[in-house]
Amino acid sequence: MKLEKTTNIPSLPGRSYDDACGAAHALDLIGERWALLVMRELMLGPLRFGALRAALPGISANVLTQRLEGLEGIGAIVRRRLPPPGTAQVYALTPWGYEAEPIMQSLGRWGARSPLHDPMLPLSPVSLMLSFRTMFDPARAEDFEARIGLRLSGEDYMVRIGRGRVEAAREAIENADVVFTGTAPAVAGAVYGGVPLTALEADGALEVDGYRTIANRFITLFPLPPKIDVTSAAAAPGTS
Amino acid sequence: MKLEKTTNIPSLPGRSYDDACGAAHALDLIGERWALLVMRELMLGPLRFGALRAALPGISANVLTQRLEGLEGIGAIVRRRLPPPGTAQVYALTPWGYEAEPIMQSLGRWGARSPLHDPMLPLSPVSLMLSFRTMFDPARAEDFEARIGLRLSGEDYMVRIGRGRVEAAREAIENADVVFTGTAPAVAGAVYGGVPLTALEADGALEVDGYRTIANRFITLFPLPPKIDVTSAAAAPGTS
DNA sequence: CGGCATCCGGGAAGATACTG
DNA sequence: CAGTATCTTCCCGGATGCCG
Repeated sequence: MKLEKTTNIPSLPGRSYDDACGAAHALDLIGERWALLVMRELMLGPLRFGALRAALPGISANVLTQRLEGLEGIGAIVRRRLPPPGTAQVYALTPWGYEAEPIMQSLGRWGARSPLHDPMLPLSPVSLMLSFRTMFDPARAEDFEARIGLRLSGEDYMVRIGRGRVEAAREAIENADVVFTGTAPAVAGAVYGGVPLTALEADGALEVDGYRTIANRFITLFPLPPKIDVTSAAAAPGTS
Repeated sequence: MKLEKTTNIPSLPGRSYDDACGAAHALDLIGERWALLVMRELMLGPLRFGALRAALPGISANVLTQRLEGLEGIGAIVRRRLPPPGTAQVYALTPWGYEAEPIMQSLGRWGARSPLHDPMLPLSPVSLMLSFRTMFDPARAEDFEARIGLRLSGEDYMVRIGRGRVEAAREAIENADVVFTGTAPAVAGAVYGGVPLTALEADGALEVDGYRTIANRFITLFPLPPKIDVTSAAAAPGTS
């Protein structure tokens, strides 16, 4: 036999689950390795090829190219040329692509409960900002308003807290009550690792400018879900 | 060769994203092909190896074995031996495993909006039942109570609607207002495909016993999200 | 029959080097 | 800087066979 149809769908994995379940179809579309992480990095706005590579250490150029082609093929991202003369090109999520954020949030909440989760691993600035949206606890932000600026690896981000809601964006820091300058893992150490700001400052890992009390309140607003109880998982008899 | 390959971390994918992001870690755990679909099939209770194979046409025995080992290794499922003499063995989700349902729901909602989604593909009974939980619209079930029995490929399931909530379980049909007898795709045709019950009955694809009006109301309670607009261009600005 | 090991072919992922 | 080309490695999927 020659080449019988490998893909009924253009530009996508030759193998499909062949399942009408919406989740199975979503996995057909974005279940390949790196696909969802590429989308994650675009969640705060368009990025260039090189910026994606830098944010995803471990992905190789050819795989990134393939994923971008695939995501473009399904309509999750679009390729745009920037106005000025330069050959600058950026990749941007489509509106439907942005709607994938709940997928990342449910994955993040579930994955954070794993005992194997290692928060000391590298973390991209975008991941940190998205984690604020995911882990924000409105109850802890009662009667609290703040504008937090973050300068992470040279890029500027803003987190706005108010009326029990949180907003996180990549944009110029303006009228911030506090500005953190450092790396995403350093901020994560304060917010999720319980590392005191003073310790991070002493290490030179983080610079905290502005209202100290606001900074200290801010880092308490994002409680991690409790780790799973390992004893409940091994409740079965027999199997060594 | 002897058997001394015991990886320190049991049966995890050799390659990791090396990313502190919770979503990335979740993908390390259950991002392999078939893993999430295996969990999906266990969402309504434990199943045997053969039942999983039957529900996931396309998976091969060795891959299913690998996935079950992997999911057991991370604590998402447990292997249980059944009481009677037989060598019967079942695979069951742990409490943490059950918590993965929001992942499937967000994937399902997103995937259902894809223009490439083909609802005519095969569908497992469990997928159908989970889709009821995912797509249920409380507003449409206002002042509606019903007990729907489904006999799908010989297995019995119940859907209970009441007080704006839905429950779906694999259990004996009892006191049902309506009983559907047929296959999951046939029921999906009525609920999601807009196929009239009379047409399905005429085809012999579905048998509907009980209160007709309740059956006809029931199949309107699960609206699919609208397909994406292909003409919609790109999204938000933002520079790098 | 259920569960698991082994072997093999095809193809995707990963690393490196190269080009416009 | 933005990809492309090439090569290697490994996973997926199918078939077969062993053992309870």
